[in-house]
Amino acid sequence: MPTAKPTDDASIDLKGSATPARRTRGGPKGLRITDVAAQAGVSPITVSRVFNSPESVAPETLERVRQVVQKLGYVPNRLAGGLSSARSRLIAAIVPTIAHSLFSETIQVFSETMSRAGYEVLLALSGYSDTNEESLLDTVLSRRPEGVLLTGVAHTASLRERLRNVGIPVVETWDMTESPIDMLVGFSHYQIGEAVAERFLARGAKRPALISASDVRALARRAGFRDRLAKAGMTEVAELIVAPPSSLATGKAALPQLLASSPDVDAVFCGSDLLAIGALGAARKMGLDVPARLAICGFGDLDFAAETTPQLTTVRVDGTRIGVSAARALLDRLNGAHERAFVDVGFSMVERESA
Amino acid sequence: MPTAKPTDDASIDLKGSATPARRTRGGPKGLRITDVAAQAGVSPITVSRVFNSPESVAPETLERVRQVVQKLGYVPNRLAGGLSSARSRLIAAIVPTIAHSLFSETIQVFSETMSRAGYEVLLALSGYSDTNEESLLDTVLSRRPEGVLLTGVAHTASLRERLRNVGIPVVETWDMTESPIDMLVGFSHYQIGEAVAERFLARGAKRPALISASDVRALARRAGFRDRLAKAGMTEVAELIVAPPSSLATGKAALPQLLASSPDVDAVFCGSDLLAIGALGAARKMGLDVPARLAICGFGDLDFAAETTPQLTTVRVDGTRIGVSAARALLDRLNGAHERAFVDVGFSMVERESA
DNA sequence: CTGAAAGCGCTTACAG
DNA sequence: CTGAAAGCGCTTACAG
Repeated sequence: MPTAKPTDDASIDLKGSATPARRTRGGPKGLRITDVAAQAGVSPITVSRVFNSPESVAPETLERVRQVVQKLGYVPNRLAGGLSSARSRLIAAIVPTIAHSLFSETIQVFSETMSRAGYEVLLALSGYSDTNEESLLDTVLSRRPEGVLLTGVAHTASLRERLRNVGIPVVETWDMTESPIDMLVGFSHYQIGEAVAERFLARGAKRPALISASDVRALARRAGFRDRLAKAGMTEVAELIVAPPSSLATGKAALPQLLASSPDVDAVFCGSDLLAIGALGAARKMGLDVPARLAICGFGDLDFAAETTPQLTTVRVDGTRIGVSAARALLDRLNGAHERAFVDVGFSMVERESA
Repeated sequence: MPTAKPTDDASIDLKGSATPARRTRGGPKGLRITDVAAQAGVSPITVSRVFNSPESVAPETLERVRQVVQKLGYVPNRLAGGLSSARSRLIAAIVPTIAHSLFSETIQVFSETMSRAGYEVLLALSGYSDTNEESLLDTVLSRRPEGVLLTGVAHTASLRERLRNVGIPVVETWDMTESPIDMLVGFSHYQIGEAVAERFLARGAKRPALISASDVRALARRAGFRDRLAKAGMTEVAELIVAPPSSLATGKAALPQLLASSPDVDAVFCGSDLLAIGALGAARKMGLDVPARLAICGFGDLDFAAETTPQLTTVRVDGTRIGVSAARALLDRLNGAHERAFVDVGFSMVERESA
């Protein structure tokens, strides 16, 4: 609980501001470009140029203005700059969650890349609901971002249309579709489901099953998984669908439940590595040999999994590459390119068991 | 690699904008508050009130304006609103990294809490360098955030001073100090180091050692660890300092190296769970019984660790609580409270071995 | 290489 | 409950 702490509350603010603040509202807060201009003996326009196109300013002027900026500690107001120039230098990233998630890698490198290019990232967490995403969009658009990163390709028609009308570059990520809103950097969850089913079949699994979260992308993996199994004549696939976000505990609870109703299951595709690790823990407790008696496949290839749970098979996707490619795609367009990136980063199966 | 994709590039933008756009620059982009006002037959001020103080607008007027807003798809421009009101509704969060990191939890809940209160989070990733953090501050302050979340308490004097002068609430997190810039929600890394040392001593360790990243907070844990051991007469503590961010691979490589020069080490305090898990993997390969022959203690209590590596001891810190408390502290102040939160969320040792 | 004027799209007091 | 006027702090063409 917060504890009161006595400290002086005075905040000095415009040491050096010669011109008296004569605004009707707000206190004497912050330096303005005119303060710098006055001190440096130039016009505000020149100060603006020092920040936005230094190459167009005479070296001595540049130096002099910079000195003043430094001395005064002036930081330009980008709310004003953005309004005036119609360039916010802001990129919005809408992601379900960054906690315990592969998305955090994507956002990390996306943000790094963007910031190197002079943009900042407004982070918007949508959770796993569509409606939430759409109301978030308003909030986000109110900042007039110059580009938007979206997670997934399942968006309401209205969101898609509005985003198109705004006319800024958009990248959808972490999924695949033939008709993206604008650009896309992702991979096919359906194909992953198929690949896992195939692997299970190749191992001779007789009763493959599924434990999955109910989010759109997990359900796409499920569809691929089931369709591929159906092709092999397995139309009845035991499954347990859990609410996102998936966790260790969920996986741990799910496996016994699944096996209770379908005792002969010999391979389980888990919607995420966390679910898979949870399931593995449960399997151990039940004395089931993994993968001999029960094969378990995860999704995500969390980096610790290789070290700690070599019994698991998993699907690796490159969240880092998605972040970098998405950033590049956006930046290219912001720099005037006309191509629309459409990138399938693919995936790979990671099998560590020597069994 | 991006692939060109043909799509029509036309972006319709102001369906419904009756007034002709007569600005000197920029295209006919976006709806303005005046467009809504005109359609609704009210003044722009009233439209503004519909968004910012709906309770002060007559119910019928409110309804009518909202209809128009809905119909036109109007989204207020917060760059303009922020400039005019001097309220950006933006909170900056400066964090070293969100990938593979406990900070991602903190940011997740921080962002959720803030957004529920009507604020958005500008994410700034500083990496692990001080200079970087200071130049980031300029970038961040240029957006005129109403509050700032900082990671750690080790900031340059100039950053501290500037932040104080800005006069907005600041929370430092994930560390402890007697003299925060403003508010603080964290815990003592030094105390954690002491606690781990104590645990090792209680277990009868004769040769405790350390594998740690070289970031400030890890070094504080190291100091506590060494000081406590020194009190027990152990002044020579084998250690290996690695560059952040720490990873599994680093831990895996570090342990053999440490043992090569100090073969009789029987307990290792690793700077993070990832390092610890890496070290555990190496120990297994070397045929060392953990924890009987070699105790390993991590830091962070990554949620999967309990399941996958019960041999490890670790220190649990509550990143979620930090995020929530930091958000509350900021919000309280933004709502006019005068107290400055000073919260020690503490930590706990998690020992799973039954040995 | 530098500047005066106008404007970006809102909101703030102040009236009524 | 509603509005006319002024201003927030920048940048954009346009000149020179």
